[in-house]
Amino acid sequence: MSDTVNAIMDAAERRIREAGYGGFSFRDIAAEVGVKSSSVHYHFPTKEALATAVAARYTDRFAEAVAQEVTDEGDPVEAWRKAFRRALHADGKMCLCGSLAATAGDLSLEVAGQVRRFFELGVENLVAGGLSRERAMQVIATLEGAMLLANVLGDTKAFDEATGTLAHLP
Amino acid sequence: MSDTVNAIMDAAERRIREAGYGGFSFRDIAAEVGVKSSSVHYHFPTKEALATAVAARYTDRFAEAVAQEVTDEGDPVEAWRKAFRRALHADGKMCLCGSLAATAGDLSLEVAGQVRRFFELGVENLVAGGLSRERAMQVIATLEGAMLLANVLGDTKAFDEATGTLAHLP
DNA sequence: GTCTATAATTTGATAGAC
DNA sequence: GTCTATCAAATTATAGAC
Repeated sequence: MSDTVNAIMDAAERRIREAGYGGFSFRDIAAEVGVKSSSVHYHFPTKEALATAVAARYTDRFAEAVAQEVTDEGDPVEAWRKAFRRALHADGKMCLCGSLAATAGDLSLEVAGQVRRFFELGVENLVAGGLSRERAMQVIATLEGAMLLANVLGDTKAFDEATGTLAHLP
Repeated sequence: MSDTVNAIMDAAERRIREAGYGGFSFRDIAAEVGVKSSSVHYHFPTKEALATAVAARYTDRFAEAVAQEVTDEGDPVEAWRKAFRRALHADGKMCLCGSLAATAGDLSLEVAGQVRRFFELGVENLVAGGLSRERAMQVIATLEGAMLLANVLGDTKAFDEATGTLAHLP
Protein backbone atom coordinates (compact mmCIF):
# COMPACT_ATOMS: atom_id res chain seq x y z
CA MET A 1 0.00 0.00 0.00
CA SER A 2 1.36 3.39 -1.04
CA ASP A 3 2.24 6.18 1.35
CA THR A 4 -0.57 8.31 -0.02
CA VAL A 5 -3.16 5.61 0.52
CA ASN A 6 -1.96 5.16 4.08
CA ALA A 7 -2.02 8.89 4.74
CA ILE A 8 -5.55 9.15 3.33
CA MET A 9 -6.77 6.30 5.51
CA ASP A 10 -5.05 7.77 8.57
CA ALA A 11 -6.66 11.16 8.01
CA ALA A 12 -10.07 9.62 7.33
CA GLU A 13 -9.82 7.53 10.48
CA ARG A 14 -8.98 10.59 12.56
CA ARG A 15 -11.85 12.62 11.14
CA ILE A 16 -14.44 9.84 11.49
CA ARG A 17 -13.37 9.29 15.09
CA GLU A 18 -13.83 13.00 15.74
CA ALA A 19 -16.89 13.84 13.69
CA GLY A 20 -18.55 10.63 12.50
CA TYR A 21 -19.44 9.50 9.00
CA GLY A 22 -21.44 12.63 8.25
CA GLY A 23 -18.68 14.85 9.57
CA PHE A 24 -15.82 14.05 7.23
CA SER A 25 -15.35 15.14 3.64
CA PHE A 26 -12.99 14.35 0.78
CA ARG A 27 -11.72 17.92 0.83
CA ASP A 28 -10.92 17.80 4.56
CA ILE A 29 -9.00 14.58 4.09
CA ALA A 30 -7.22 15.82 0.98
CA ALA A 31 -6.14 19.04 2.68
CA GLU A 32 -4.77 17.15 5.66
CA VAL A 33 -2.79 14.82 3.42
CA GLY A 34 -1.61 17.61 1.13
CA VAL A 35 -3.25 16.48 -2.11
CA LYS A 36 -6.40 17.40 -4.04
CA SER A 37 -9.75 15.74 -3.46
CA SER A 38 -9.64 14.21 -6.95
CA SER A 39 -6.55 12.29 -5.86
CA VAL A 40 -8.48 10.86 -2.95
CA HIS A 41 -11.18 9.76 -5.39
CA TYR A 42 -8.50 8.06 -7.49
CA HIS A 43 -7.67 5.74 -4.57
CA PHE A 44 -11.19 5.47 -3.13
CA PRO A 45 -13.94 6.02 -5.70
CA THR A 46 -16.64 6.81 -3.18
CA LYS A 47 -17.02 7.95 0.41
CA GLU A 48 -18.52 4.56 1.22
CA ALA A 49 -15.47 2.77 -0.18
CA LEU A 50 -13.13 4.89 1.93
CA ALA A 51 -15.13 4.40 5.12
CA THR A 52 -15.40 0.66 4.47
CA ALA A 53 -11.64 0.32 4.00
CA VAL A 54 -10.91 2.36 7.14
CA ALA A 55 -13.34 0.35 9.25
CA ALA A 56 -11.90 -2.95 7.98
CA ARG A 57 -8.34 -1.84 8.76
CA TYR A 58 -9.35 -0.60 12.20
CA THR A 59 -11.01 -3.90 13.12
CA ASP A 60 -8.07 -5.95 11.82
CA ARG A 61 -5.55 -3.89 13.77
CA PHE A 62 -7.69 -3.99 16.88
CA ALA A 63 -7.96 -7.77 16.71
CA GLU A 64 -4.18 -7.99 16.41
CA ALA A 65 -3.67 -5.70 19.40
CA VAL A 66 -6.05 -7.78 21.49
CA ALA A 67 -4.33 -11.02 20.48
CA GLN A 68 -1.01 -9.52 21.59
CA GLU A 69 -2.49 -8.45 24.93
CA VAL A 70 -3.96 -11.92 25.47
CA THR A 71 -0.51 -13.41 24.86
CA ASP A 72 1.12 -10.95 27.28
CA GLU A 73 -1.54 -11.13 29.92
CA GLY A 74 -3.82 -14.14 29.77
CA ASP A 75 -7.11 -12.63 30.92
CA PRO A 76 -9.23 -11.83 27.85
CA VAL A 77 -11.38 -9.17 29.55
CA GLU A 78 -8.29 -7.30 30.68
CA ALA A 79 -6.81 -7.71 27.19
CA TRP A 80 -9.84 -6.05 25.59
CA ARG A 81 -9.86 -3.33 28.22
CA LYS A 82 -6.21 -2.52 27.55
CA ALA A 83 -6.74 -2.47 23.80
CA PHE A 84 -9.62 -0.02 24.12
CA ARG A 85 -7.64 2.01 26.63
CA ARG A 86 -4.73 2.33 24.25
CA ALA A 87 -7.00 3.35 21.36
CA LEU A 88 -8.32 6.14 23.57
CA HIS A 89 -5.02 7.28 25.05
CA ALA A 90 -3.09 7.20 21.78
CA ASP A 91 -4.94 10.26 20.52
CA GLY A 92 -7.77 11.01 22.90
CA LYS A 93 -10.40 10.01 20.38
CA MET A 94 -13.52 7.89 20.28
CA CYS A 95 -13.47 4.30 18.98
CA LEU A 96 -13.85 4.43 15.19
CA CYS A 97 -16.43 1.65 15.14
CA GLY A 98 -18.28 3.17 18.07
CA SER A 99 -18.45 6.46 16.24
CA LEU A 100 -19.84 4.72 13.15
CA ALA A 101 -22.13 2.43 15.15
CA ALA A 102 -23.94 5.45 16.55
CA THR A 103 -25.30 6.18 13.07
CA ALA A 104 -25.49 2.57 11.89
CA GLY A 105 -29.01 2.97 10.52
CA ASP A 106 -27.82 5.65 8.13
CA LEU A 107 -24.75 3.84 6.78
CA SER A 108 -24.58 1.82 3.58
CA LEU A 109 -24.77 -1.95 3.98
CA GLU A 110 -21.07 -2.32 3.25
CA VAL A 111 -19.91 0.12 5.91
CA ALA A 112 -22.48 -1.09 8.42
CA GLY A 113 -21.32 -4.67 7.82
CA GLN A 114 -17.71 -3.81 8.65
CA VAL A 115 -18.78 -1.99 11.79
CA ARG A 116 -20.92 -4.93 12.87
CA ARG A 117 -17.93 -7.20 12.34
CA PHE A 118 -15.98 -5.25 14.99
CA PHE A 119 -18.64 -5.84 17.63
CA GLU A 120 -19.28 -9.46 16.67
CA LEU A 121 -15.57 -10.17 16.76
CA GLY A 122 -15.39 -8.71 20.26
CA VAL A 123 -18.25 -10.79 21.59
CA GLU A 124 -17.14 -14.00 19.89
CA ASN A 125 -13.57 -13.57 21.06
CA LEU A 126 -14.65 -13.13 24.68
CA VAL A 127 -16.97 -16.13 24.43
CA ALA A 128 -14.04 -18.17 23.12
CA GLY A 129 -12.14 -16.91 26.17
CA GLY A 130 -14.66 -18.53 28.47
CA LEU A 131 -17.31 -15.88 29.09
CA SER A 132 -21.03 -16.42 28.62
CA ARG A 133 -22.52 -14.63 25.64
CA GLU A 134 -24.38 -12.19 27.88
CA ARG A 135 -21.30 -11.40 29.92
CA ALA A 136 -19.28 -10.89 26.72
CA MET A 137 -21.85 -8.45 25.40
CA GLN A 138 -21.84 -6.62 28.72
CA VAL A 139 -18.06 -6.25 28.61
CA ILE A 140 -18.04 -4.89 25.04
CA ALA A 141 -20.93 -2.55 25.86
CA THR A 142 -19.15 -1.24 28.95
CA LEU A 143 -15.88 -0.66 27.11
CA GLU A 144 -17.57 1.10 24.21
CA GLY A 145 -19.72 3.17 26.56
CA ALA A 146 -16.66 4.13 28.59
CA MET A 147 -15.04 5.43 25.38
CA LEU A 148 -18.16 7.51 24.75
CA LEU A 149 -18.10 8.82 28.31
CA ALA A 150 -14.44 9.81 28.12
CA ASN A 151 -15.11 11.45 24.76
CA VAL A 152 -18.00 13.58 25.95
CA LEU A 153 -16.39 14.53 29.26
CA GLY A 154 -13.13 15.33 27.50
CA ASP A 155 -11.30 13.32 30.13
CA THR A 156 -9.49 10.08 29.38
CA LYS A 157 -9.47 9.21 33.09
CA ALA A 158 -13.23 8.65 32.88
CA PHE A 159 -12.51 5.48 30.91
CA ASP A 160 -10.41 4.06 33.75
CA GLU A 161 -13.00 4.99 36.35
CA ALA A 162 -15.80 3.33 34.38
CA THR A 163 -13.86 0.15 33.60
CA GLY A 164 -11.61 -0.27 36.64
CA THR A 165 -13.42 -3.24 38.16
CA LEU A 166 -14.55 -4.80 34.89
CA ALA A 167 -12.10 -7.69 34.92
CA HIS A 168 -12.89 -8.66 38.52
CA LEU A 169 -16.63 -9.17 38.08
CA PRO A 170 -18.33 -12.60 37.83
CA MET B 1 -44.86 25.69 22.80
CA SER B 2 -46.61 25.56 19.41
CA ASP B 3 -47.47 22.40 17.53
CA THR B 4 -44.98 23.28 14.81
CA VAL B 5 -42.15 23.77 17.27
CA ASN B 6 -42.93 20.40 18.83
CA ALA B 7 -43.11 18.69 15.46
CA ILE B 8 -39.78 20.24 14.44
CA MET B 9 -38.11 19.09 17.65
CA ASP B 10 -39.61 15.61 17.29
CA ALA B 11 -38.36 15.28 13.72
CA ALA B 12 -34.91 16.64 14.64
CA GLU B 13 -34.66 14.22 17.56
CA ARG B 14 -35.52 11.28 15.32
CA ARG B 15 -33.01 12.28 12.67
CA ILE B 16 -30.17 12.96 15.13
CA ARG B 17 -30.80 9.61 16.79
CA GLU B 18 -30.55 7.93 13.40
CA ALA B 19 -27.82 9.88 11.67
CA GLY B 20 -26.05 12.09 14.22
CA TYR B 21 -25.43 15.82 14.22
CA GLY B 22 -23.77 15.78 10.81
CA GLY B 23 -26.55 13.67 9.35
CA PHE B 24 -29.57 15.87 9.78
CA SER B 25 -30.51 18.93 7.75
CA PHE B 26 -33.09 21.69 7.95
CA ARG B 27 -34.66 20.50 4.71
CA ASP B 28 -35.04 16.93 6.00
CA ILE B 29 -36.73 18.18 9.12
CA ALA B 30 -38.91 20.66 7.22
CA ALA B 31 -40.05 18.00 4.75
CA GLU B 32 -40.94 15.62 7.56
CA VAL B 33 -42.96 18.29 9.35
CA GLY B 34 -44.57 19.55 6.17
CA VAL B 35 -43.21 23.11 6.15
CA LYS B 36 -40.37 24.93 4.38
CA SER B 37 -36.85 25.10 5.79
CA SER B 38 -37.20 28.87 6.26
CA SER B 39 -40.01 28.16 8.72
CA VAL B 40 -37.67 25.95 10.72
CA HIS B 41 -35.18 28.83 10.77
CA TYR B 42 -37.92 31.10 12.09
CA HIS B 43 -38.24 28.94 15.20
CA PHE B 44 -34.58 27.91 15.50
CA PRO B 45 -32.17 30.41 13.95
CA THR B 46 -29.28 27.96 13.60
CA LYS B 47 -28.63 24.24 13.49
CA GLU B 48 -26.78 24.60 16.79
CA ALA B 49 -29.80 26.22 18.43
CA LEU B 50 -32.08 23.41 17.27
CA ALA B 51 -29.73 20.68 18.42
CA THR B 52 -29.22 22.41 21.77
CA ALA B 53 -32.97 22.66 22.37
CA VAL B 54 -33.53 19.03 21.39
CA ALA B 55 -30.72 17.80 23.67
CA ALA B 56 -32.02 19.85 26.59
CA ARG B 57 -35.56 18.53 26.16
CA TYR B 58 -34.29 14.95 25.84
CA THR B 59 -32.29 15.18 29.06
CA ASP B 60 -35.17 16.78 30.97
CA ARG B 61 -37.64 14.13 29.82
CA PHE B 62 -35.17 11.35 30.56
CA ALA B 63 -34.62 12.64 34.10
CA GLU B 64 -38.39 12.70 34.63
CA ALA B 65 -38.75 9.14 33.33
CA VAL B 66 -36.01 7.94 35.66
CA ALA B 67 -37.56 9.72 38.64
CA GLN B 68 -40.85 7.97 37.89
CA GLU B 69 -39.12 4.59 37.66
CA VAL B 70 -37.33 5.19 40.95
CA THR B 71 -40.68 5.94 42.57
CA ASP B 72 -42.24 2.78 41.10
CA GLU B 73 -39.32 0.53 41.71
CA GLY B 74 -36.85 1.74 44.30
CA ASP B 75 -33.59 0.45 42.84
CA PRO B 76 -31.85 3.32 41.00
CA VAL B 77 -29.76 1.09 38.71
CA GLU B 78 -32.85 -0.78 37.56
CA ALA B 79 -34.66 2.54 37.11
CA TRP B 80 -31.96 3.82 34.77
CA ARG B 81 -31.87 0.53 32.91
CA LYS B 82 -35.62 0.64 32.33
CA ALA B 83 -35.50 4.25 31.17
CA PHE B 84 -32.82 3.45 28.61
CA ARG B 85 -34.67 0.32 27.60
CA ARG B 86 -37.84 2.25 26.94
CA ALA B 87 -35.97 4.88 24.91
CA LEU B 88 -34.65 2.06 22.74
CA HIS B 89 -37.84 0.05 22.41
CA ALA B 90 -40.10 3.04 21.78
CA ASP B 91 -38.66 3.48 18.30
CA GLY B 92 -35.63 1.22 17.96
CA LYS B 93 -33.23 4.13 17.92
CA MET B 94 -29.97 5.11 19.57
CA CYS B 95 -29.88 7.38 22.64
CA LEU B 96 -29.92 10.99 21.41
CA CYS B 97 -27.14 12.05 23.75
CA GLY B 98 -25.12 8.95 22.95
CA SER B 99 -25.40 9.76 19.27
CA LEU B 100 -24.22 13.31 19.89
CA ALA B 101 -21.54 12.25 22.40
CA ALA B 102 -19.84 10.17 19.71
CA THR B 103 -18.93 13.40 17.89
CA ALA B 104 -18.58 15.60 20.97
CA GLY B 105 -15.27 17.05 19.82
CA ASP B 106 -16.93 18.46 16.73
CA LEU B 107 -19.96 20.03 18.40
CA SER B 108 -20.32 23.65 19.43
CA LEU B 109 -19.77 24.39 23.12
CA GLU B 110 -23.49 24.90 23.68
CA VAL B 111 -24.56 21.55 22.22
CA ALA B 112 -21.65 19.71 23.82
CA GLY B 113 -22.57 21.25 27.17
CA GLN B 114 -26.12 19.94 26.98
CA VAL B 115 -24.87 16.48 26.04
CA ARG B 116 -22.40 16.50 28.90
CA ARG B 117 -25.25 17.43 31.24
CA PHE B 118 -27.05 14.19 30.33
CA PHE B 119 -24.09 12.05 31.37
CA GLU B 120 -23.26 14.07 34.48
CA LEU B 121 -26.89 13.90 35.58
CA GLY B 122 -26.80 10.13 35.20
CA VAL B 123 -23.66 9.69 37.26
CA GLU B 124 -24.70 12.17 39.95
CA ASN B 125 -28.15 10.65 40.25
CA LEU B 126 -26.73 7.15 40.73
CA VAL B 127 -24.22 8.45 43.27
CA ALA B 128 -27.10 10.07 45.16
CA GLY B 129 -28.77 6.64 45.03
CA GLY B 130 -25.89 5.12 46.98
CA LEU B 131 -23.40 3.96 44.30
CA SER B 132 -19.73 4.84 44.31
CA ARG B 133 -18.72 7.29 41.60
CA GLU B 134 -16.83 4.57 39.73
CA ARG B 135 -19.71 2.15 39.87
CA ALA B 136 -22.09 4.89 38.69
CA MET B 137 -19.88 5.65 35.73
CA GLN B 138 -19.68 1.97 34.91
CA VAL B 139 -23.47 1.66 34.93
CA ILE B 140 -23.98 4.65 32.63
CA ALA B 141 -21.22 3.42 30.32
CA THR B 142 -22.75 -0.05 30.13
CA LEU B 143 -26.25 1.27 29.41
CA GLU B 144 -25.01 3.65 26.74
CA GLY B 145 -22.79 0.99 25.19
CA ALA B 146 -25.69 -1.47 25.18
CA MET B 147 -27.73 1.07 23.22
CA LEU B 148 -24.87 1.31 20.72
CA LEU B 149 -24.65 -2.47 20.48
CA ALA B 150 -28.39 -2.87 19.88
CA ASN B 151 -28.21 -0.09 17.28
CA VAL B 152 -25.38 -1.62 15.29
CA LEU B 153 -26.69 -5.18 15.49
CA GLY B 154 -30.17 -3.98 14.57
CA ASP B 155 -31.56 -6.04 17.42
CA THR B 156 -33.15 -4.53 20.50
CA LYS B 157 -32.74 -7.81 22.39
CA ALA B 158 -28.99 -7.15 22.46
CA PHE B 159 -29.67 -4.40 25.00
CA ASP B 160 -31.32 -6.86 27.38
CA GLU B 161 -28.55 -9.41 26.95
CA ALA B 162 -25.86 -6.82 27.68
CA THR B 163 -27.62 -5.30 30.70
CA GLY B 164 -29.49 -8.27 32.19
CA THR B 165 -27.30 -8.70 35.26
CA LEU B 166 -26.40 -5.02 35.70
CA ALA B 167 -28.62 -4.43 38.72
CA HIS B 168 -27.35 -7.51 40.57
CA LEU B 169 -23.68 -6.64 40.54
CA PRO B 170 -21.77 -5.26 43.56
C1' DG C 1 -45.79 32.27 11.07
C1' DT C 2 -45.19 30.64 6.63
C1' DC C 3 -44.00 31.33 2.15
C1' DT C 4 -40.86 32.27 -2.36
C1' DA C 5 -36.58 33.32 -3.80
C1' DT C 6 -31.97 33.41 -3.45
C1' DA C 7 -27.26 34.01 -1.72
C1' DA C 8 -22.92 31.81 -0.42
C1' DT C 9 -20.63 27.72 0.54
C1' DT C 10 -19.70 22.88 0.62
C1' DT C 11 -20.32 18.41 -0.96
C1' DG C 12 -19.47 13.91 -3.68
C1' DA C 13 -18.04 12.94 -7.97
C1' DT C 14 -16.16 13.13 -13.02
C1' DA C 15 -13.39 14.50 -17.39
C1' DG C 16 -9.28 15.13 -19.24
C1' DA C 17 -4.38 17.22 -19.38
C1' DC C 18 0.16 16.07 -17.80
C1' DG D 1 -0.93 9.31 -9.74
C1' DT D 2 -1.82 13.95 -9.37
C1' DC D 3 -3.46 17.93 -11.13
C1' DT D 4 -7.05 21.76 -12.96
C1' DA D 5 -11.53 22.54 -13.92
C1' DT D 6 -16.01 21.72 -13.45
C1' DC D 7 -20.71 19.83 -12.49
C1' DA D 8 -24.96 18.94 -10.08
C1' DA D 9 -26.80 18.74 -5.87
C1' DA D 10 -27.23 19.87 -1.11
C1' DT D 11 -26.25 22.79 2.71
C1' DT D 12 -27.00 26.76 6.25
C1' DA D 13 -28.86 30.93 6.27
C1' DT D 14 -31.23 35.50 4.99
C1' DA D 15 -34.51 39.06 2.74
C1' DG D 16 -38.85 40.32 1.99
C1' DA D 17 -43.85 39.44 0.43
C1' DC D 18 -48.13 37.83 2.35
